[in-house]
Amino acid sequence: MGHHCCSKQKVKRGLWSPEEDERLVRYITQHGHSCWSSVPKHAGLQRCGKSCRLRWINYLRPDLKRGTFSEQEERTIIDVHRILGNRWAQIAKHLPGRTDNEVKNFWNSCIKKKLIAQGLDPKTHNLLPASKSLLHGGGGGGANPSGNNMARFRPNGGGGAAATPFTISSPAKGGFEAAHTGGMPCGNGGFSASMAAFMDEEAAMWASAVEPGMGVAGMDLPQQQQQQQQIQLVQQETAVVGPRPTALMLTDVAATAGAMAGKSVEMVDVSSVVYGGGGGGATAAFDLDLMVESCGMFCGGAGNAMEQLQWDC
DNA sequence: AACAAGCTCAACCGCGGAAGT
DNA sequence: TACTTCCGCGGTTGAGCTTGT
Repeated sequence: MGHHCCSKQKVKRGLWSPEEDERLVRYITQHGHSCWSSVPKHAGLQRCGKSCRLRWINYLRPDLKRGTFSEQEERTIIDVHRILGNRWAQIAKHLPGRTDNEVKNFWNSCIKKKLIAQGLDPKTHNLLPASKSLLHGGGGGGANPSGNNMARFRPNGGGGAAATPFTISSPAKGGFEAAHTGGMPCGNGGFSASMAAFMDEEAAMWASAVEPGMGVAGMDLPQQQQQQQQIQLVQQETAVVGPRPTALMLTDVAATAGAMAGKSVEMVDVSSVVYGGGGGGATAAFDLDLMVESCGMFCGGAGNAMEQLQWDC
C-alpha cells in the first residue's frame, strides 16, 4: 500500500530505528523542514515526507514534554475539548510541549473512560441517557426539566422553577450537588451512594470550570488563575467578543453550534437553557468562528440567560 | 510460569484544504 | 477554472507492554 503521496517510492514503514531518528534530527536541525517531501531524500531516509513529519512532530521535536499528563493538563484538555470538540491540534496548542497525537491518545485511553464512568458522553459532555434516568429517577418536580446536564442555574439566577443552588459547571458535580440538596428527585435509590461518592471524588477536577467568583474547591488560587488563562485563551481563539462568558457558556454555545450543524452532538436542550430559559430576546454576544463554520449562521435565539450566565466580576 | 485480556502509544491511512501551475 | 502537489488533521490500527487469572 503506502501513502498515496509516496506510492511511487520504495519507502520503509513501521517503527523508526535510532539511526533513522538520528538522521532526521541531524538534517532538520541543520536545514529545517521547509519542504517535508524533500526531507527524506536529503536526509537519506527510506521514508516518505509524511512519515518524517509525523516522527519529528510527535517524537523528535526538542521542545516536547514527555511523561504523564498532570492534573492541570487533564483539566485543560477536558475544558478545551468541551468547547472545541475533537480538534486535537487546537487542544494541543493549549498544552505546551504536547502533541495532538499525545492529547488524542490520552483522551481515548484515559479521559474518555473517566467521563463514561461518570455517566457522561465524552463527545458532548452531556449525561448519557442511562445516567439521566439514574439522576432524575423518574421523580417529579423541581429538577432540571430538560434532563440535560448542561443546564445550569445560577444561585441568583433569575428565573424558572429552579431554585436549586446549581452553581456548578461540572455535570457530575451538578448531579452530585443536586442529589444532596434535594434539587433533584433522588427517589429511592435513584442516585446511588457509590455514585455520589465517586462524583465527590471527581468534583475537584470538574470544578475547573466553575465561575471564578465562586471559588473552586480543591484548586488553589494559582491553579484557578492558570485555569482561567486557559479559558481566556480559548475565548480568544474562538473570537469571543463582549462580556466575558463562562467557559460553560462557551461550551453550551459551541455545543449548540455543533448540534445545529448536525454533528451528532446531543445538545437538545442547551439552546433552551442558554437562549430560551425564560423567554426574552437577548442575542448572544458571541461571534464564534467555530459557530460560523459549523452552522453558517448563529441562531441568536432568545432569552436573557446569556447575561445571567456571564461572569460576576 | 503461562496465557489471556486490557491498555498505551507510535505510526499509518485517508481526507480536506491551501498553494502552485 | 481545472488540475496537481503538498501539508495538516482526525480517525484508526497494531505492536509491545502490563495486569489479572
